Amino acid sequence: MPDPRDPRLNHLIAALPAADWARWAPQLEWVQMPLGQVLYESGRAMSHVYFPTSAIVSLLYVMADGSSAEIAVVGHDGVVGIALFMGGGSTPSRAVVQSAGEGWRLRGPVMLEEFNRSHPVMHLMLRYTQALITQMAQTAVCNRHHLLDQQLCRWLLLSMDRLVGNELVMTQELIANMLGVRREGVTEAALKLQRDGLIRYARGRITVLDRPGLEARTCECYAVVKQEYDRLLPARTAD
Amino acid sequence: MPDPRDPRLNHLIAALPAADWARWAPQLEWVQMPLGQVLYESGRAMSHVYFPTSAIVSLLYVMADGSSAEIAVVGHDGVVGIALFMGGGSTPSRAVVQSAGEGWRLRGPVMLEEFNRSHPVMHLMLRYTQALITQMAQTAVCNRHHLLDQQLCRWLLLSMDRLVGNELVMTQELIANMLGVRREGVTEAALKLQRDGLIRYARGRITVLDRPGLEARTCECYAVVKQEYDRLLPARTAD
DNA sequence: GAGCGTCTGTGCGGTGCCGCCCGCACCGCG
DNA sequence: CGCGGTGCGGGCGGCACCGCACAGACGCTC
Repeated sequence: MPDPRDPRLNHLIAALPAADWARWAPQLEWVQMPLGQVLYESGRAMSHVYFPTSAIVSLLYVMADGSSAEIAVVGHDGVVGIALFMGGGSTPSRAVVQSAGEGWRLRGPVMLEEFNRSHPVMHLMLRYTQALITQMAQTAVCNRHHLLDQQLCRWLLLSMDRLVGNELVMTQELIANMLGVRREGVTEAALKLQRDGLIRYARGRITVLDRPGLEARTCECYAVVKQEYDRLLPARTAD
Repeated sequence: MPDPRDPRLNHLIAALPAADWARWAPQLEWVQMPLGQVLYESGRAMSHVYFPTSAIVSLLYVMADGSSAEIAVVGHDGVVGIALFMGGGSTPSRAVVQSAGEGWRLRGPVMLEEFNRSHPVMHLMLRYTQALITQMAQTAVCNRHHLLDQQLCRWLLLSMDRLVGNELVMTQELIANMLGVRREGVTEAALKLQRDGLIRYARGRITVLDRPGLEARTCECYAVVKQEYDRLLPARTAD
């Protein structure tokens, strides 16, 4: 049985070659990530990069008028804070914990040093960044063309892929903020999914009952993103 | 007066340190980029990276049903084909020449070697990629929240920033494909802008008459992207 | 200068989402 | 046990954009 506090529950950390892992292990700091925690703020320098294990983090853009939209979502598949090694050290978006959990973090300067020191680390981070880019691009496309129903399915699937179990603690209000739509719109879409037996929910707890059903109902965007993640980040290479 | 066939009209090439530039110069191949040319296709391996000088290239996602949406736009400020050095070597999107012009290209393996060989090259490419990420994220947000009028202004401004002069050769039909909307919608939005004296157009030639007016009319997305490009890619460092 | 293809303008019904408001049910708390 | 806060359901008018159809207008070709 896996130790729930093993950093290697994060796929990127798990994919580290032994030599890099040996250097990282003592530097990694375990952190709890409660719902709503802001890991970094728009335009602010990032102090750490975060490797979630059980938490899910949303990259969110908040507009001047307060409305928001999710750019991408990061879980145990990735890392929060790519701007630290890409350059610039900040982004116009914000990183918020969307589903409470745990993770590990590395101080910014350490991450930077590791990135420049080890080619395997660099290439791993860049491949992940490429996958993240695909997710962001597909979000743009999806926002343009697809119905709220389908977008909700996509969002649920992306979230479930980053969780253990089939239950998500999340109110419709929060989902609406992520998708950048009205809360009532989410209510209506969720009702349809519940009526069709795909999900069940009550007071902020959503249970997926029929995953294939969700996949059949969503737009092509989910599959495109999933395929690209699978292609770029194959199953963990380390033991 | 600048030579119109100087590779250094591309900002990234211009920012190369002398040592890197010396290696690149003999490897760069001048190419014309006619309207509609596909530089790379969705999911296909890229043979080259392209550094536009006077051309503009759209990164476009085309859906199963044929409808499309622009992910980002690249001109003399950047490079087309980041997946070559990021990893994977392909993307689910397509790169199409949106405004005819010229540019320079490098064979994929050469780009990869340079990327791994020279830290300045690597960091330059990564900073550009970070800027591109911002543009994509903002596209997603804009698609979600803003009116077509504002999106058209944003699109015009992004294009004008990558052109010399104030004229753009582009039919409303093509703009509609980029924005992922109906042609008639673009007609209506463009009419308003023309009535207000911001632009003038006729049969596929658009002239910007009042740039500050466009900037006042667009959403915050344009400014966010522009600021981030300016921050990450300061004026050319080389002579 | 007749003809045709391309680009732009307009009208019309339909619909997905918006903003707003209210009712209700459930839960925790004093 | 009563009460307020939170999460969900529903209604209503409005509007931006859609799909479709068609007409005028310009410019190129022969």
